[in-house]
Amino acid sequence: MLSKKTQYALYALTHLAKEYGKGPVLIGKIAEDEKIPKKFLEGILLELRNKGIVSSKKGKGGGYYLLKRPEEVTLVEVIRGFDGAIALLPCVSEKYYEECSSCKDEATCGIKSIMKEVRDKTVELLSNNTLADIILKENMLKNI
Amino acid sequence: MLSKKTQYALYALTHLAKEYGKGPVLIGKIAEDEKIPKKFLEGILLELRNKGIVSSKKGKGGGYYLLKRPEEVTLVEVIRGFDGAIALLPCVSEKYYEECSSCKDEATCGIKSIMKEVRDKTVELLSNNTLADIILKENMLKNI
DNA sequence: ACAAAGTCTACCTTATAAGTAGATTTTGTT
DNA sequence: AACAAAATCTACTTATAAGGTAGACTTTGT
Repeated sequence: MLSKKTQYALYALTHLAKEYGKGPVLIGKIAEDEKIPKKFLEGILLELRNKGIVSSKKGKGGGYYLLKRPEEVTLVEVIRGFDGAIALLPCVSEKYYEECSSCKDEATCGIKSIMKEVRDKTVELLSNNTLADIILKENMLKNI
Repeated sequence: MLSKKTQYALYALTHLAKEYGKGPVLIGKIAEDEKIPKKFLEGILLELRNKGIVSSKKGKGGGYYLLKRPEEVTLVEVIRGFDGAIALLPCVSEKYYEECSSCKDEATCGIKSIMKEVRDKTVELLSNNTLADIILKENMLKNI
């Protein structure tokens, strides 16, 4: 399971993607619409800002806005940024690899080989989908 | 990521699968071979016993052994039994479904539709693989 | 000057992961 | 019957992270 933080980040980013190019959106507006605790969301947006995905404007008329284009933000980067590895086992992770503590030979480990298939498929799906795809799917589902 | 508990459970079960039909295996033997803290493993094996996957024999000559056949134990049931849901979001889980707290309409939620693809693929892979498959893959990888 | 925004620092509470210690019960062997 | 080898049970411990809150501070448009 993704942490609440990651889930909220995905909903907040989708919200901002829908308002892309329309100027800053208030934290309070996002929090209310997406039902995210406001103070918690503040911290999440700050993290997204540090990662260079969103930017903000202070003072009256301020708020948050997407810095990258919606087509450029993949789900995998958001999830990795908050929760870390996608893989189910450390010995199978691309970005957070750790040597297997239990098995004698990673090259012939059967568990590893299955978990690697799972990771590859998951990464594939999460890399091929961006914020733009989320909106696209939403529109497709609505118009039919 | 799977919890250590689940990881250890998978390694312990694979060990027992390799000894299937050869009588009880000592906790200490499994712990040593698979590098699992013995006391921790005790608790894991007890849980696996409550789930009806393994059984045990007390006293001299005792130990643990697989109750089901290796072909009957899927990875998905082990993982679900210890860590719970496979899905990345509660609203996409088969066995641990929870209504989405944020989205207005789950039927048209774009995030949900992508996460459902991920879950379906993961469940497919983890259901189609059993302890017997782990051993099979291991042998394949070794013999070539 | 003022109010509306985001920003920063510092908390809090609860649950879970991961592991340990030691007494108890069962059972095969002598 | 005695003994020792096993699993079993109860009860801790310790550390970390999740999830969230409070309030003072800074920036900026009007």
